[in-house]
Amino acid sequence: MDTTQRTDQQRAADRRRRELLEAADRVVLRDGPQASMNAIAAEAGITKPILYRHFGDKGGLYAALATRHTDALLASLRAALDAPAERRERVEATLDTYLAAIEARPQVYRFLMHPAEGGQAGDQGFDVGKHSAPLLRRMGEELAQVIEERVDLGPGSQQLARVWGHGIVGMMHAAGDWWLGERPCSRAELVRSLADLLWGRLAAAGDKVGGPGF
Amino acid sequence: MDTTQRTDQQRAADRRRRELLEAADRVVLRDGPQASMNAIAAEAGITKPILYRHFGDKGGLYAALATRHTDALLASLRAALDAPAERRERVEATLDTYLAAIEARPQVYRFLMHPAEGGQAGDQGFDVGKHSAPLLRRMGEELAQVIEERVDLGPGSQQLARVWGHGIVGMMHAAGDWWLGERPCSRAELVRSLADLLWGRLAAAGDKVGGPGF
DNA sequence: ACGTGCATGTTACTAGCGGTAACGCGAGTC
DNA sequence: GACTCGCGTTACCGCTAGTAACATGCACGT
Repeated sequence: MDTTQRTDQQRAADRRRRELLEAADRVVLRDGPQASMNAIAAEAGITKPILYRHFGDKGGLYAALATRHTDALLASLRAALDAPAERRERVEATLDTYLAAIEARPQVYRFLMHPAEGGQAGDQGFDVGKHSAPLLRRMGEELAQVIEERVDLGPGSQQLARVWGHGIVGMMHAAGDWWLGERPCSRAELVRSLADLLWGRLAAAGDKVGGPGF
Repeated sequence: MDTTQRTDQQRAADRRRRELLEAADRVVLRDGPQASMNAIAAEAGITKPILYRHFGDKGGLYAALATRHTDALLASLRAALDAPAERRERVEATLDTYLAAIEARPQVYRFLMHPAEGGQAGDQGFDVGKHSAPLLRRMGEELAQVIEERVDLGPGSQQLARVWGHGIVGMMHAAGDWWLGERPCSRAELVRSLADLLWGRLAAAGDKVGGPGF
């Protein structure tokens, strides 16, 4: 077993892995995150143990699957965030990019946000805080980094940036989730409303007549 | 079967139902949301079919369980939201109430936010948008209502209030989730940072030297 | 006193899941 | 030819949600 052959084998394995991931992708897109390992194996034209040899367990497969989509989405978000424009324009572009992505492929979105379903074995450790979708955490951290790098927040800026990063991402996520379910307005309107919120319109607005105001 | 007896039976059934819910509560608090129906039945000192007679299926039991906690949390949030104080103080009080609740009982929190785990049968309908925790939706709607009632937002205020309601709740949720996992700062600091974000400090901050700024 | 409902409870089962052990098989190596 | 080794299979385990069928006790009408 010289080096070239080992490389060949590894390449073949990698290609196989990619094929399996694509098959899993199709099934997850069709059946949702509850897609069974049997179904995925059948779609790939093989049987379960092969999946387990490649990915360890269901979590491993789903993690590999999620990493793909997460990377792709994060890349486009970074692009929107780094575009040469004013701050507000960038915020709106980033919001719109995210919302367009979840609008275009809601099944992928649902999978990314709730990948940890099923699983009746183990999980007894059950650390609070680890259950949230990794995508949200990654987006929050990335946004925090961008804020910390570019916005002058004075002392304690790093911590503030992280709070804001996760907070803004959560705002975007929750509003997007709600919007996707009810479609109460156009995407552009949603983007504007959220940007207005971030721009302090809540603080600037006056009380309504008759009460002390929220 | 006259009316009084029917009432008696119903009362007995209701008491039983409450007992079962309390047993389920104990198990969920101990084992997390993956608690099996068998475990819950054992904790209640009975067997599975009784649970199914009372709650239909696992989702029914979990919904009943969630409604209890959700109602309790919503009540305290409403109290904070309706306190006689300035708007910013109220926002901070509400944020703090929520964060204190999830800090005090993280298991309950985790259950409320991710009640839809397990479950390998059915669920094929799989409507996007319904998967989010009902608690988040309810909080979003309630907050939207309060905003719409009390803040003067001009035309289109209803829609704007709903977007903001869900957005702010999502911000609070995501930041809280992250904070609970990493504990990077005190609760009071987190509350202040989030309130600052809502008060437009992002828009007001200047760019950092050397770049166009986020 | 005697059946008749009815609610409550049980045991025993199905179907499907994630995951694994044990084996078959073909290709390259000595 | 024997030997290893990676790919693939069948057949299984233990678990789950959910259900059918049977047993029991209590209040009723006659």
